[in-house]
Formats: sequence, C-alpha cells, structure tokens
Amino acid sequence: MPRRTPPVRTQLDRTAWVKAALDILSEKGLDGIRVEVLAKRLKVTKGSFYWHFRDRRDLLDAVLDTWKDGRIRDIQKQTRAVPGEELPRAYHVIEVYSANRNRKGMLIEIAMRDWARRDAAAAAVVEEVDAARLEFGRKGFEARGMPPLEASSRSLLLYAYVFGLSLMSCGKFDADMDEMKRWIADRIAR
Amino acid sequence: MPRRTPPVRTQLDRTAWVKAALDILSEKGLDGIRVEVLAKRLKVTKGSFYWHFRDRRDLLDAVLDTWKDGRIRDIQKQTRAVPGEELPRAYHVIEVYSANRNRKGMLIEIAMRDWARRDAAAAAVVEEVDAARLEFGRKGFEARGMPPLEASSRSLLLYAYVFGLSLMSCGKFDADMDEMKRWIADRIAR
DNA sequence: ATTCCTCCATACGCTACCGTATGGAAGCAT
DNA sequence: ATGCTTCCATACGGTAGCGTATGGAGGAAT
Repeated sequence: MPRRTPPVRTQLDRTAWVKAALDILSEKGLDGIRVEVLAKRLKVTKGSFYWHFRDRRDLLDAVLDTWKDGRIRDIQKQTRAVPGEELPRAYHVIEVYSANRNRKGMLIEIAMRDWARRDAAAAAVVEEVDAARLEFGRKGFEARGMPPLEASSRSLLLYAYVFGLSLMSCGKFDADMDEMKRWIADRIAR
Repeated sequence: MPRRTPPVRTQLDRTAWVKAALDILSEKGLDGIRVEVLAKRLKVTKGSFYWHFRDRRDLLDAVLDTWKDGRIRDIQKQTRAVPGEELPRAYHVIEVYSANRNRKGMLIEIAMRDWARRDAAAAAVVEEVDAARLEFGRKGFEARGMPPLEASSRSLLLYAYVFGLSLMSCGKFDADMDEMKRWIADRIAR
C-alpha cells in the first residue's frame, strides 16, 4: 500500500510563495501579505519562508518583479499581433480590462497602485508598466493615422477609463451597462 | 503671568478623531487607521479614544458617515449652480478632480474604494456617492439635449476617467500632459 | 466644601506578527 | 554507514495594536 495521499510532500520554492502573495494581495491588499499568514495557507511554517527569503521585504521585491515581468510580457504579446487590426485590438483591450472575468488581475492592478504610493520600488514598477501600456496604445492609434497628441490622449483615456471603472460601484446606476460600455468604447476608440 | 502656552487644553470630541482618521486614511489607507497611532497624533492616549468611541469599528463608521455627508453636500452644491452652464460645469468637474491640488481628496476617494471592497458598510456608502455623482453628470448632459444612453455613458466615462487617471503614474509619459487632458476633456464633454 | 460628571492617563492581558536560533528529517554522494 | 546539503519545524524574544479596568484631575452644581 504505497502512497495513499501523496502527502503534500511538495517542496516549496520562491515562486510558490510569490504566487500565494499575489493571491492575498488581490484579496487583502499589501498589508495582507504577512509571512505567517502565507505560511498557514501553504501548510508550512515560517521556517520555510525564512529559508527561501531573507525577510518580508525580499518577498515583496520578488512579487514586484514577477508582476512586472508578467505585465510586460502581456503587452509584448499583444504588440506582436497582426498589424492592420488596430481597431478591434483597442476594443479587445477595453473588453479584457473592463470585463468582470478578469477580476483578480484588476484587483492586483489596484493594489499595486496603492502600494506604489507608499513605496519607491513599487512606484517604479508601476510607472514602467504604465509607460509600456500607454506606448502600446499610442502606437495603435497612430497606426490608424491619428496625430500624435490625439493618439496619446486616446491611449491615456483608454487606460484611465478601464482602471477607473474597476473602482466604481456602478452596479445599479443603470441596467444597460453593456450598452453604455459599448458607447464608451466607441467614444474612446473610434 | 497667565497662560503661557494655551496648554493644549483643547477638549477633544468625535469630530477631531474622525478628522485625524481621514488624514491618516489618505496617507496610509484603511489599515493605517490605528487607535494608538491616532492617539499619538492627537497628543492623547487611548483612554480618550475609548471614551468617545465604543471601539475602532465605531470610529470607522463615523468616518464613513462624515465622508458620505461631505460628498453628497458637494454634489448638491454643484447641482444648485445656475442652469444653462452645463458645459463649463462638466469641464469644471474634470478640472477639479484631475488637478493635483485636490490630491488628498483623491487619495481618500481611492482609499474608500479599497475599503469598500472588503466592507459592506463602506461599499454601501461608496455606491451611494457614486450614484449621486453619476446622476448629477447624467442630468448635465441631458440638459444639453443628449439622449439618455449617451448622457449616462458620458457621465460614467467622466468619473471613471478622473478616478482612473489618479491611479496612473503617467509622469513622464508625455510632456504635454496638459494638452492631452484638454483633448480628453473635450472628448468626454463635447 | 462636598459631590458629581466629564474627559483623559495608566496599567494590564491578549493576539498577531517579525525575525532569529537551533534542531531534525530526507535525500544524495562517498 | 557516514557525512553533507536542502528544506522545514519548533521555540524564543520583541513590537504593535486592541480593548478593559481603574483612578485621577478639573469644572459645575449644590
């Protein structure tokens, strides 16, 4: 009778801690990332944590790096899409960000920006990611023949809108939210 | 020689604690509102706090009420402005919210929304305030002859934009941020 | 002057969390 | 088998914060 339950003998590494930290970041914000809380979630003790990380700050830095890499990679993936499809791509971006299915990612976005207000390293990361996004959007609009100022403005409006929408509770503002979102997407991208 | 320094003999009341709580909320977020920290700022001890408040939650509820009343009052003040001035009023709203001078108010806005995600009472307050704002904006656009869907959409876009902008770090995205803001304001309100 | 009420200080126990120190189990090489 | 390395458990001291208990100062009322 070998191996009834593969007894959670799963070795942990830094990525597991970072993943758990991102989870709890989306739920409780930066102040929710507590060493002993994460340890409990991962069914281990602090001993493990302080083996993989120097201290809490070390984990936070790893979280920042991981998040930044992921976001930058996402943008580059979108950028490599076929050219000549800029308009549907703009709609796609709006759709992805403002959809409820991307809830967790959006919560992390907001938590990151909260974090950035109180931490220089986080601020640098967010700034870098935002710059990449705005640049991506600007290029898309310019590829459709818009002048630089208009392209930049639309790009900024696009991202400000999707982030702003995610922190408003407009649940019962209007029943036809979908129509409104469509109207707005047109206003931004058309 | 009477009264060298009016020896901080200033009696505290609930409003003083609420005010301090709002201050620290804008700086450190909800988790920054700690009884003993506020006491230190107000140069008193916890003994005072627990005289005026039942517990920390009691303070938080008072903060919510105070903030809600202030926001609602602000909206009503704007609503009572002279009619026929809807367009400049829309620009004014954008200007006020997106300006850097309103920094603290904006930080509180964001902190409130963060709070709302983890607390039902806060969620209710934010929802009420947002509904009032969206309604205010909608009426303004409808007064200019726009159909309901468009008016609602523009109102939503307006507030989502100003809130979203406040959590982006677009410092070095473009030097002519002012021109971009103007372009965007036109796109939203014109 | 005494009493009462308001407002705050002090002291206490309790929990959550950080970081360290140390030991121990499991796998691998020799 | 023995030693080495990796990964984690346990135990400890320390800080920050919550809420309570209790006492005390100062003004107001009598």
